[in-house]
Amino acid sequence: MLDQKLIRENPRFVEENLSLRGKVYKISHIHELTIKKKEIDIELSSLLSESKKLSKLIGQVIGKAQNNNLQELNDLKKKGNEYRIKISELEENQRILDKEVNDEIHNLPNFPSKEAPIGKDESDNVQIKTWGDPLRKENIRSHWEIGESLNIFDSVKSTKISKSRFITLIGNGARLERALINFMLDMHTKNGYLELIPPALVNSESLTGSGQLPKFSNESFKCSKDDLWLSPTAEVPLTAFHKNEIIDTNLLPMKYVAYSPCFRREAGSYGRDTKGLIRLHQFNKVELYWFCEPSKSAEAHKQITSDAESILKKLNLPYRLVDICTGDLGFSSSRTFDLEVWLPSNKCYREISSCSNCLDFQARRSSIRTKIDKKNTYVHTLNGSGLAIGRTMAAILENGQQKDGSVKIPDALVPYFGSNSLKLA
RNA sequence: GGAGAGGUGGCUGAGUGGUCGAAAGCGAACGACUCGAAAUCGUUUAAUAGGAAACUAUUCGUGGGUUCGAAUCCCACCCUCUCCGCCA
Repeated sequence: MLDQKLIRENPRFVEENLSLRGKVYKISHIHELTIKKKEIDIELSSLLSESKKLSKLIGQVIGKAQNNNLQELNDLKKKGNEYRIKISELEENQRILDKEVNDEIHNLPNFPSKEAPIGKDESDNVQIKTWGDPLRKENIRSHWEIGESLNIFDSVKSTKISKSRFITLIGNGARLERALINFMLDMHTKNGYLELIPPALVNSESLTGSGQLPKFSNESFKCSKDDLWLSPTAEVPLTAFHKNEIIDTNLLPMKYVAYSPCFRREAGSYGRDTKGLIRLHQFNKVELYWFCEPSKSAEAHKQITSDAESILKKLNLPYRLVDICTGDLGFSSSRTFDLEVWLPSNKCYREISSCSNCLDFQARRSSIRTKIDKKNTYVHTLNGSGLAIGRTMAAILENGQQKDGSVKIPDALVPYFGSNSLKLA
């Protein structure tokens, strides 16, 4: 969420910054609303002040109560009643305005960072570096072909259980998934992250706090009888973990790593990545998350990205690092580095981690602050996948495929998986 | 799901319509005493928003309502605890 005061006092600055996203943003309406709101706030505050004084006076008059000055009392009460009517009218106005301002402000995305490459869409993203040698040769098999031949997952049976875009992991597939989760959690906790397993169901307030609501309600599954949604990413519960808190500055930065299942409706992606592990309604993810002081978030962003990267390196998976352009940035992010893993069957790099610096955008929505120079200041939040498990498995299957149909397990994973090779059981 | 009890400042806990942002205690800070410390004594000590400040408003789980006035009365909801039921 953007700063309401900034919108009120410097609307042009806000428009200019938002427009870096490659779209025109008109905020004149919300700008007017914030000004009206401020006026009402001031008027209401002074009215309340007067009416409070009057109430005290009435209390005093009653307290004396010697010679039944009923007339005086009635006059005072009448005056009080007038105040009450005026106040309740103003409060009603304030409520309506508040809601309007809130609705509009929650629909505005974050400002892109000045450092982010300017661009319109995906095609303008900038590759920063590549790591490892992408596997390119003939007769490459896709990970779903490998998976089916090794009988480690089954999507057809999963449609019986649920519908398309769900997967059931079987035998060594399930074991590999578990190995990956444990491996990643161990790596990150060794690096100073505190491990959390958060609830998978989150309420609307939490989704609003991290930016998924109100704008993207179509992208999450909702429980019809409760104000609860299946969390699309651990970023949601992690942000909400410190919702409405003022965090002791000495505790910053706070670094969390959370394993969680993630649920996404994938509305509008019909026909894309219909096979395999790339785009599922349910997938597992290990998520990294930082709360830090504002002055340190740029540095933290580099760190969280390199922490995610370290997993790819350990697994010896070729990848590249991409600087997301202003037009392709996520709603809450001001700057994002994507890590994309090489998928030989696609002959391209596919996103496996997205590391974002949201600055104070989520912190303001969720009211997460810290005291800096005795002033309450919104913290900065950063998130990054470290990594998406399903896509990691796909990358291991494809990059590790052998002529005999087996798959080589990366050395770092062998202690977790219990074997250096994945064969037909 | 049923029955009951409860939710008040950093913590414990009093407060059932008026000068209550809230007694008391603990804790914390500062001072006195002391070579120093403990003990003791004294003073101070809620937060948030707006404001340069003075100050103003808000906050006793949340949201409504009654009233000139609500921590206190009414309604709805949320949460916690105990017992029963159900359940991994």
